[in-house]
Amino acid sequence: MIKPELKQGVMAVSATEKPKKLNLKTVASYLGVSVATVSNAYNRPDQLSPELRQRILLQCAELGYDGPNAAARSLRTGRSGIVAVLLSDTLEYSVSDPVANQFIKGVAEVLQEHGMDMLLLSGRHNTSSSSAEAVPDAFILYGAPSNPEQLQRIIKSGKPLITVDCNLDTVMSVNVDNYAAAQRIAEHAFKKMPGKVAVLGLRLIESDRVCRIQPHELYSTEQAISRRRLDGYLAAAQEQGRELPANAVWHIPLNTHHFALVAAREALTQYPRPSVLLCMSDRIALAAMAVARELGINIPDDLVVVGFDGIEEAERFYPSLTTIAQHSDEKGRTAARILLSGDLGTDLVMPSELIIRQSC
DNA sequence: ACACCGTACAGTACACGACC
DNA sequence: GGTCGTGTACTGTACGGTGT
Repeated sequence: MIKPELKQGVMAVSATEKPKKLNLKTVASYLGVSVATVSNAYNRPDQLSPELRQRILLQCAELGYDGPNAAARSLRTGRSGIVAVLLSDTLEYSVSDPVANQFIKGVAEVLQEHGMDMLLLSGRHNTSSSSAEAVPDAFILYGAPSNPEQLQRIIKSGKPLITVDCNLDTVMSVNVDNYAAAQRIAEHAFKKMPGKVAVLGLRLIESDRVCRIQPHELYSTEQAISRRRLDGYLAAAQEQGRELPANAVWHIPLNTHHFALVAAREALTQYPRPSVLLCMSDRIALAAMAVARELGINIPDDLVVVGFDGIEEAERFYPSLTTIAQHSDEKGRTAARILLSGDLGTDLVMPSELIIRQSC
């Protein structure tokens, strides 16, 4: 048999004949064995003799064949080795958010241990369906679903799904107790400082601009984590006999420095000025402390500030931030482990920790 | 023009046959 | 009877052929 000329993964059998694409079938035909034998040589070495396997692998390498095609394999097996993290925000926002970042890192660690890959999907697409949804073997929904149709399609697909920082009736969730944690840090702040209270809240209402919430929006049955944090603040205020009216609660649409600055400037230029600032994220709290510095407000003598999340920057900032550490990386690891184990049972509440530093 | 059907695609999994 | 290797059903989608 005359060896065909090899050119970048194709076999040119003769000058006039169309080059054959290198795949399992053409390689098997060239080597004089069946497609199954070549497949077995790569994937099930116990199914053939070591001598034959070695010969096949050697000749495949000479031909420039790198082994079975991944797309075809996933077509046949119905598995891709990919877990998707479905983000409630845009990809750009999520990869720049330190909390989401920590969470993704935690998920990635576990997937790597299992030889799996991760796909980041944004729930902010308005497409009716996405081919990317068909690829993953399992899904982690991170945050409140922003595209209910997409979520329904995923649930309907029957693939394993777990939610984090979000509760759905029929899907297992991994959360921290946002209500208790918020109540605890608010109690701590109230004990440290008397006077007026303000809340810099995150995504409390459906609005894409910074604003204060209306009195009728103060109490809600909504299950979003920000609402539970607000409920925790309100419970602490009631317990400690502190006033927390709707006009002292700011809504910030996105957890960015820019939006937080706008809200913090509004809150800290009120008269009378608040002396307790409860922030629903560390990023918001850090922006608020920067505004306080601009305005010559001393922390913690004139104003106490608390955050939520426990990002690294909160520790490095001066004054360092009192916050709730919710260990997002561990949350990511836990969610990924549960998902891969297939043991999707009852909701899991993970511990959070009050970290007292200089700001309160 | 449209609907419908059959086949090819690439690889896996399993049942089964050949051979020592 | 055990080992080794083969034949074939199967997967979802695209595409070509056929019939209406």
